[in-house]
Amino acid sequence: MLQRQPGINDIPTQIKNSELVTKRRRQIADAAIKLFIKDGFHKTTTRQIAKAAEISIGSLYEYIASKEDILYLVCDSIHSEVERVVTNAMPKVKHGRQALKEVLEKYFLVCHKMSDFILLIYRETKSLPPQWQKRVLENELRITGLFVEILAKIAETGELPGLNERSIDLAAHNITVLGHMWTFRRWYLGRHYTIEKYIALQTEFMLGLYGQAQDQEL
Amino acid sequence: MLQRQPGINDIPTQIKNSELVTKRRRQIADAAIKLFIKDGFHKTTTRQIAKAAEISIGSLYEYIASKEDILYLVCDSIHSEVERVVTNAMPKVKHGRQALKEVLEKYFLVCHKMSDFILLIYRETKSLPPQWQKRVLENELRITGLFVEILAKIAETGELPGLNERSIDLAAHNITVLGHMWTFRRWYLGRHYTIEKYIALQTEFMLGLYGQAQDQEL
DNA sequence: ATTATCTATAGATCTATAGATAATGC
DNA sequence: ATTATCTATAGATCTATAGATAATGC
Repeated sequence: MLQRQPGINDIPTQIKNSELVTKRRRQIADAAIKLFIKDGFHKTTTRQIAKAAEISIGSLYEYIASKEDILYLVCDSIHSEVERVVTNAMPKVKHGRQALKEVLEKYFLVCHKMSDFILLIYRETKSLPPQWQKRVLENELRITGLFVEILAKIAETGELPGLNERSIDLAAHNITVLGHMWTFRRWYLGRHYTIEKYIALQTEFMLGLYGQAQDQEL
Repeated sequence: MLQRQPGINDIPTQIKNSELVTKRRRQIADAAIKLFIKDGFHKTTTRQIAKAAEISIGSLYEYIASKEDILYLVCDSIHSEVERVVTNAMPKVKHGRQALKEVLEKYFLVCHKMSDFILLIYRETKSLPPQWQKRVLENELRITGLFVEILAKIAETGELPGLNERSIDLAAHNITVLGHMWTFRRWYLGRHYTIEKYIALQTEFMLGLYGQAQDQEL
């Protein structure tokens, strides 16, 4: 499995006190994230960010070297949060179909809660410098990797015999993206389904229940 | 079904000759689309667009009122193209599972060919003025609507008994988005699957073939 | 003395338009 | 005369930094 690289310390700074660097960068990222969600990366100015972070524009540039660095701080912060929440949501012991149902529910609820953040990543990744784009994609892959692990365990039990190595990988991507779908089609889906109903229906699809007796709680 | 509004004539202009307006706007959109794909909307300047469209910056502003108008021309042009291709790809007479397989194949191939355009819509829709964002979403919905129609026909034959009105709608969204997934995860999927293999596996998932005898051509 | 922070602004854009010029049609 | 096109630039940004000031620690 891919190792997570802590991104917050990749950016050079003149400031000696490293705790202060971490603290200020968090301030900056927290301020920027709200502004980027509202107005997008390019329409947000560094001055707005400095103001929202309650530091001067001069200080801001002691902690980052360019505006793009701020976007990287933001993307990294979002991924840490998503990964933390998804990892915590993973079922500990259960196996088989029931485990998959549980994972889907938890993950989709995470997507539901973090809609704005996920959308931001989709919109603004391309604005990052190439080497950091790559980092963002690695983060995406690591989250999908969590689903690969779970599906592999389920495959062991033989409850979903259609799953082989190739299809597990793709199924994991499908899960990831169908979670994201709730965020970027929410303007429509949110008017027609509750998140609970959405989860129920997508679980049905993922388990391939067409034409079979449906679980009573669906 | 939603009616398509031809967007190219929504933007006011001082130019009297309407054929010329159509022609120049196509020039502008064609030039802008390449630049937006490469550098994004905000990093592309109106001067670059004018130059690539082979008109002066002054003339450019005779055909549009703001830079955002250009983005709308671009989004509208992309949607027209996607819809044209998808509509043409719809199977004419076939019913049942075979029809679904065919639709999926054709649609996914369209996504494959139009990757860059689809990605651009995802990235830049938010940069449009609100009333045009709405238009873009309507266009998205109309494409999904094509799948709803086809799934409804298949449901009539009773070959996929799990499909009721609610799940047809969501299944159509899933198809749409799993096509898009090929475009925005291509950096990974493209290294592990051919588009043909991707289509085969996704078709398997959509038809809920897990654990059933698999079609020989898959 | 050293480190962190601030103000003020250089320098480099970029959009949009005014006003001049060229092309077209009667 | 009318319509389309062009050049030149006003006006409004915005990022990033230089150099001054304040805070901290010995």
